[in-house]
Amino acid sequence: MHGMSAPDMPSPSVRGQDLAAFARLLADPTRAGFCLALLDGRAWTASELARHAGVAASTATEHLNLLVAGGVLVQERQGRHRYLRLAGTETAELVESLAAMAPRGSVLTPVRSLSAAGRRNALARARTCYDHLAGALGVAITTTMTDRGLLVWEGGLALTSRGTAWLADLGVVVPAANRRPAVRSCLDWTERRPHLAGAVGAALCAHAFGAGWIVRIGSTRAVALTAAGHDALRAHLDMTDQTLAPVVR
Amino acid sequence: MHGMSAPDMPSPSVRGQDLAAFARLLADPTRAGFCLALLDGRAWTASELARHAGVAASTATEHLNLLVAGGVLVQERQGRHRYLRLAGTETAELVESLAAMAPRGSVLTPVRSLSAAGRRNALARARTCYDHLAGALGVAITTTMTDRGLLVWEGGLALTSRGTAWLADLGVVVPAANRRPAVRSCLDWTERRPHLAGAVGAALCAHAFGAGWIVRIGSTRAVALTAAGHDALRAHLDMTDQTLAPVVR
DNA sequence: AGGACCCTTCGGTGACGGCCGAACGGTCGC
DNA sequence: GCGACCGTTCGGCCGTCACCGAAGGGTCCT
Repeated sequence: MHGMSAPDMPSPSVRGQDLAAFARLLADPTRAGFCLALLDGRAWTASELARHAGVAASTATEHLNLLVAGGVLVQERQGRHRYLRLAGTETAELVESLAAMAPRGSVLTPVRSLSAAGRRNALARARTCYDHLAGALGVAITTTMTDRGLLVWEGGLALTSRGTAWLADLGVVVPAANRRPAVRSCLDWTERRPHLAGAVGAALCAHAFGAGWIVRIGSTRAVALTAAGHDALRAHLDMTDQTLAPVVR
Repeated sequence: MHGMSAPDMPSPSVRGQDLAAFARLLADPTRAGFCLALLDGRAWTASELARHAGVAASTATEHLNLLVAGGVLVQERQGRHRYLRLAGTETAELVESLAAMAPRGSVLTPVRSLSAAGRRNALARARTCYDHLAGALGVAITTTMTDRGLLVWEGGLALTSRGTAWLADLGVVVPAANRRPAVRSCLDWTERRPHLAGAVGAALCAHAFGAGWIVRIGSTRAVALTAAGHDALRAHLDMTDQTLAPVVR
């Protein structure tokens, strides 16, 4: 905002400046790439992020300083490493909804290598989205929960009393009473369909890890459904092999 | 992203580009100012927005073209006027949460004139926030509804059955069954406290206008509580003069 | 028809900011 | 302690983009 027309505006809301300053944090491809990578909910080192985005370490440092100063990321220094995480669930959800609203890269991201294709498929099948489950698995669980009457969508997503009982039966503890919505819908970028997020989505995901239903594939966001997980979903959600098909292959 | 390190990245997620491109739309003070102004949910003409932001008409045109092309705004041409609105409630909510997360303009916006001070007070007392009520009035109604057991916050905001009955009793019709959350919490920028948004918040606000409880002050986002509105709030919500105090003065 | 008004197009200007590489201070491991 | 490694600081480069004013097309009112 230079060029300067009026020497000093009466104050047509200094707020516009604030919003713009914050939005600018995500308005750079490199910084945006950092945030998207960090959507997996884990902490990355500065150099990991730099490599991921394809920029020099010095460039990454500058960007990370901005993001931390702006409150988008938080850092933790350990020895010679600088670990970075998204500042919190609110931030993660903001990045998610921003990404969901952004027009999809028209260019249908070309896949250049077999391993990249495999990685992509694994991500499409099942992955974590910050702290809950996404991908075909996340969508399948969500739709099945709806079919079983555990979730309702009319007039906003909500957990039914049967849903509450089902969670209790599983032994899933939902941290209650804070400001975070219990259930929230999160749009899946591969499936283009909503899946379960919010406190319940996070608790369910944590339970799935804890009970060995799913395991991480390497150090990516992708997860694999274990045999135990397969059985558990059939037992507790009465999921058919058919609904699970896109997930197991 | 120039400077070019690798000639052509394997594809470290072209997604970063998309997110950045979208975020850039809000990353300019002028464009951000436009969006904040449009948060009142009404359509503004291009020149109104230009004057509001203190830029030349030609500059405004450029910005508006970008925002429309990016899907943030929608336009409607009428004669020699170009009317602009936010594209939808999703967009409005995104702008809201982005603005809520942006660090407040450290500079405590200096108020230069008496009329500006009056305007500011009017806005702080009661205003529309896209399509629902904000300001002291919005917050007061929300807290009272909570006190009366119409709303609960535990494990995510929700309407109780008493709340549903209360709305029906008022004759408020909540458009159900679409993807929009029935109740949603929206952070107030003056009060720094949450108030009721979502489909119910919008319906309640519409009802308040329709029943003459509130009227717009001039052509701003500010609204005034009428005598009828005052009585209605006491009758239907059992609101005391005390809880209404910050609103009526 | 004429004039006022709303908006758009176009050229030109200047600042901001993202990028790199090289040099440097910490921290770890052998 | 000596190398390997992670991160930071500093200059310098250059593209992008927000801005304006002047000129021009449309639309409405009288």
